[in-house]
Amino acid sequence: MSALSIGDLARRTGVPVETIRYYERMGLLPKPPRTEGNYRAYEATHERRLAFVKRSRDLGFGLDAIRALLDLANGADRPCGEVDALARDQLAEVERKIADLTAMRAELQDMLGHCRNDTVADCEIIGRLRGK
Amino acid sequence: MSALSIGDLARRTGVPVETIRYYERMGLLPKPPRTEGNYRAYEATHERRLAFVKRSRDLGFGLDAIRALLDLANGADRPCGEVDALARDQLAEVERKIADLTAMRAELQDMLGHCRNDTVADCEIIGRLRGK
DNA sequence: GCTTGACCCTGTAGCGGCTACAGGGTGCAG
DNA sequence: CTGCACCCTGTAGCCGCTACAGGGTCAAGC
Repeated sequence: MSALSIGDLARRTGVPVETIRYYERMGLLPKPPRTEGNYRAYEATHERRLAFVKRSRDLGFGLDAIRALLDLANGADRPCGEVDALARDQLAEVERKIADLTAMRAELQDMLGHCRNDTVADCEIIGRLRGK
Repeated sequence: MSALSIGDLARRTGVPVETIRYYERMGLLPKPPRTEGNYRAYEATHERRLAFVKRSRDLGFGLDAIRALLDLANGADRPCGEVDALARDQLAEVERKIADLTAMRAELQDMLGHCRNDTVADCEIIGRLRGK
């Protein structure tokens, strides 16, 4: 029915216009038909696909992984082991990052906890950055 | 005493050669004197400064913040309020990232927990990516 | 019918923080 | 004196956008 302009699609999905065009260039979204005036004219299928991409991005999947997920999502009767593997990889990656950041947080909190609001010369934070 | 080559410095600090040169270009490390053969010749001061940069990077500080920290670290009698503020900003940033990643982890774990190793058509993971 | 202003188009360059060449020079051991 | 490890500069690529510049389109209001 209703053809959506790229701006409409951006408003509906929360994905910026520039990013939508970027996803198209990267092959995540099909090239949509154009109006007479050469405007992109999207349909509901495009909106669903973009929403899929957005949700995947929100979970931290990279664009390569998303391309793979999109391909897998279109082969309905194949087993979902590959999907599972991609999700598991992504979970592992997220957990690794959380571990790194948690260590950073602990160190930063500890530094700040020891700060006596002194001069730089006896600053605990600077002292630790200089070499524990 | 001993002048270090860039490779020596890399081995001692764990910072790759290319990254050391990059830090120099970015103004985080002073341009070291050169040997006759135009090799960089580092001293202990350079090693300390690079170690400072590395520890800051390990805590997630950006290069701009590190430049500021290095400047502050050289003004020994000034109060360390600015240092404190930079560390607090960095802590806030780290906490924001942890929160984002923790939400991602929960969603990924939940998806994976519901996976029945079925076909893609009834795959919970794909289903949720399609739109909860 | 004409202007204004919001929207759209393409193409290119920039961000951060590296990393990876290419194409050369240096220095030391065998 | 030859080989090899190391060093040099300069440039391009990575990811996922984001921000232009320089133009075209379209609908509303006068």
